[in-house]
Amino acid sequence: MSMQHTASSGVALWRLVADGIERGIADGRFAAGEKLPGEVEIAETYRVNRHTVRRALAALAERGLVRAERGSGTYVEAQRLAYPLRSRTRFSEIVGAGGREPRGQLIEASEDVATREVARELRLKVGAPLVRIEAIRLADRTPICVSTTWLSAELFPGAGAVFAATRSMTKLLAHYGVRDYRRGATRITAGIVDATDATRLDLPLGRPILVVDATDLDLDGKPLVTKHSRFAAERVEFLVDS
Amino acid sequence: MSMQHTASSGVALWRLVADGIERGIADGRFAAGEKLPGEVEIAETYRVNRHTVRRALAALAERGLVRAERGSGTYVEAQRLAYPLRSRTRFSEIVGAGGREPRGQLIEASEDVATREVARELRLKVGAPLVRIEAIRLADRTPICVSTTWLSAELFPGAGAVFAATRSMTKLLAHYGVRDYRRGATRITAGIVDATDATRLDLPLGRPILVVDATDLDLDGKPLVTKHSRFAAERVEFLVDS
DNA sequence: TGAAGTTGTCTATTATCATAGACAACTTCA
DNA sequence: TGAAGTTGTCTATGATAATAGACAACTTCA
Repeated sequence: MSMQHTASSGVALWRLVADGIERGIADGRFAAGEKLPGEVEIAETYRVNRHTVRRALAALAERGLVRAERGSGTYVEAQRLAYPLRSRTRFSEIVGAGGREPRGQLIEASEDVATREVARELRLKVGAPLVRIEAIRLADRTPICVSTTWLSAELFPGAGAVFAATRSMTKLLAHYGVRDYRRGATRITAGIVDATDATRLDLPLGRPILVVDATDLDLDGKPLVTKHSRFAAERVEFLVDS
Repeated sequence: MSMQHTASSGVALWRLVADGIERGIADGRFAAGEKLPGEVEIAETYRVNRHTVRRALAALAERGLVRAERGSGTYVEAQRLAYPLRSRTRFSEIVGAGGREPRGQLIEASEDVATREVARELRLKVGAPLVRIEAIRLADRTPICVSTTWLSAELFPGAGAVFAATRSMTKLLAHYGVRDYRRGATRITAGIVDATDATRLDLPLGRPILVVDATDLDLDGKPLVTKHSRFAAERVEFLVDS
C-alpha cells in the first residue's frame, strides 16, 4: 500500500505539512513558546504518516522556528523580533525590550566615494569622500541584519575606528558631538539573500530578506548617515504605527 | 554520481522547470503558437537532465499549455482567453472575437432568498425571493468559468426555465424586455478552486481561480442581475483599460 | 512508583525523482 | 535522397519521499 500522495504535484508532502505549521505560527494559531500538537495528532490532521510530520518538524527546527523536547513536546520558538519603525528606533533598545542581548559587530570599514544615490541622501556631491561601514547586528547571538552605512568622511573622520571600538552607531555619533538624531524617510522592499549576506546572516540560500534603506537626520533635519540594511525576514517583523 | 538536487527544498526539480516555462509563456517570452527551445536546449539552460525536462513538459501538456509534435518541436498552446472588462462585455462576443465557439450550460436553477450581500446589490430586502442560476461557460468545449447568478423572482418570474432554453443571459434579459444593460461595479479577487468548481471547470484541485463579483444594471442604473463568477485563472486574462 | 504520553531511532518496503545512455520514429531542409 | 535535428521510448541506477511497525528514552502527572 502506498501511493506517494494523491496529486503528485511536484511538491513533497512534508513540505506542505511544514508550510501549514509555519502558517499556523505566523498567524498566531500557535503562539510563541506554546506547545504544538503531538506528532501523532499532527499526522492525523494532515492524514499523513508520523515520519512525514517528523520530516516537516525537522525542517522547521533547522530554521529555528520550533524546538523539540524529548518526552515533552515540540515548542514554537518563533519569537520574531518585533521591530517598530518609528523616528527614534534604536536597535539596542528594541532588542533589549525583548529581553535579549543586543550586539553589533564590525565586518569592515573602508573609504568610499559617494554614488548618486548616496550623495542625494546625504546632500553631498557625487564622488564626495565617505566612510563605509559594513556591520552585522545580533540579538542573543542570532544575526538579525547586516547593514552598509555611509557617513561623510569630512564630518566624521576616522568613523570606522570609532565604530570598531564602540560597536554602536548611537555612540559613534555621540563621539562626534551628535546628541540626538531621528529617522528620516525609510523605504522597505524585499528580496532574496545573496551568497555574501547568507553567510553573514547564517541563512540558507534562497531565503527572503527585508531590505531597508534609511537615512538618519539630526534634529535640524541635516542628514548624518544613510544605511542599506538587509534583515533576515524570518527573524523580524516590522511594526508600523498607523 | 547523483544527488537529487542541491537544496532538497521539498519541491521537485521538474516542477521548477515547469513553472519556469509557464512563466515564460505567461510573460510572453514564448508567444502562443511559437516553438519552444528543444528539450536538450532547455535541459542545458536549467542544467538538468533531458528526462526531467520531459517530465516538466508532460505536466504542461496535460494542462493544455503546450503541445509536443514528434520530430518537429513543442509548441505553445496557451491562448489565454483575453477578457476585456468594460461596461458592455458580452461573453459570447469575447469568445467569438477569438475565433472560438461560445457555449453556456445550465447546471441548476433554483429558488432562493436574498442574503444581505445580494439584497444590497439588487436593492431588494433581505429575504426577498430570487431565482438562482448556476451556469458554466465554455469556449470550444473548454470550461472558462462557473457563475452563480441571482435575479429578482418578482421581476423575472421563471427565469431559470428561460435560461435553460436560451443559454444566454443577454437573451434571457431580452425575453423580459430588457433591451440593453451595462456592467456596474466589478470586484476581482483570487482564490483556490474548491472541489465542486474543480469538477465543473475540469481543473485539478489547488489551482488558482479568479473570483469576480459583478452586478449588471439597466440603462437607468437599476440593478438587474448580480453574479458571482469563478474563472479558471490559467485560461483567461482580464484586460482593464486605463 | 507507575502509567500515559511524548520525542528519538531503528528496520523495511514501495513509489517517485533525477540522472545516464542508447536508439527508434519522425520532421525539416538542403 | 540523406543528414541533421526533433520528440518518443526503453533500460538502468541511485537518491528521496512516504508509509509501516516496533521499541527506546524521556517527561509529566496522578
